[in-house]
Amino acid sequence: MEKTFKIGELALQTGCAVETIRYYEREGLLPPPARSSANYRLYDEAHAERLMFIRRCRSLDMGLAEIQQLLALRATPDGSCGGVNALLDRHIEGLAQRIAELESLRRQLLDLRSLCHETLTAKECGILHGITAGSA
Amino acid sequence: MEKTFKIGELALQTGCAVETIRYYEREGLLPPPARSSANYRLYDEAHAERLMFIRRCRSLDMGLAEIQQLLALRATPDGSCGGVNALLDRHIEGLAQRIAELESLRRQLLDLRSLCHETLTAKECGILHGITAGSA
DNA sequence: AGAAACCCTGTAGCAGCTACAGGGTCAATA
DNA sequence: TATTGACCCTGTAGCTGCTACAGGGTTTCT
Repeated sequence: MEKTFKIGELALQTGCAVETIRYYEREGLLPPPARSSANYRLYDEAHAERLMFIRRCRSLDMGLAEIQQLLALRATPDGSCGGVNALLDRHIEGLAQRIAELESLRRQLLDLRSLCHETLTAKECGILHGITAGSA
Repeated sequence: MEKTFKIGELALQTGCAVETIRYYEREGLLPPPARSSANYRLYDEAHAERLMFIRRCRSLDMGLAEIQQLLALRATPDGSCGGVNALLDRHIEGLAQRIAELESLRRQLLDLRSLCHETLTAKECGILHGITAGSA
């Protein structure tokens, strides 16, 4: 006999909100669990493990679609893991791009900020003029 | 006589999609323009300038609420520009935090990636195991 | 028995758009 | 003149990844 537990307990175990678990089920990331006679969801260890996997992927900023792919790859243990490697590479590349973008933004904002050090009136403020002129 | 133009022309001038312009109006970032007899929106130069300001702020990744504040500050040209400076400082700080987060993620992903260099079967893949074990 | 704590479904909200559907208007061409 | 095509209008739904209800049923504790 496997031990089963209700959604609140699964939420505690995994640090995932109850409503998020139901959301993952709706989105097809978690398979629909068994139901009790009162229609309560009954989970087992396999669900808990799968949910932890999902949460770790999310903490690595992967999207739900990417996670779906990883779960699918994981579900065929004798298949090649080339897809896993490729997915991670793409994800890392995406992150690097986003970081570069944000850094460029930060530099632009620092430049803009340097246009007004004192507190003047708005009409004299170098920042407002800088945005309006727009070297960005 | 001021020259006026329709929404499509404003979109071309500013590089902003027509539906985005209507969206900004709904959100109160752009004042409702005059209308032609056929109920078409009629814009003038002031609208175009304001929209360019908004677009430049967006390109600096500011949120619409932040932009609202800047527009309000700009609208009182004799008021102090201290609020502008503070807003920019907050925004720059937020960016710096987000960059740090993403860089930490990237390092974690690179670590994970290093667990599988060859193409193995999924069940042997160090990455899948790494996610499951979860040092993140 | 009654109240608190849990569970259910379904829907709406967040940001900042984008993409329709289903209509009206206008200019130019055949 | 009729019709095509390009434009405009409103209103609504979709995207991502949840979160927060409302309005009910169930279980558990006292």
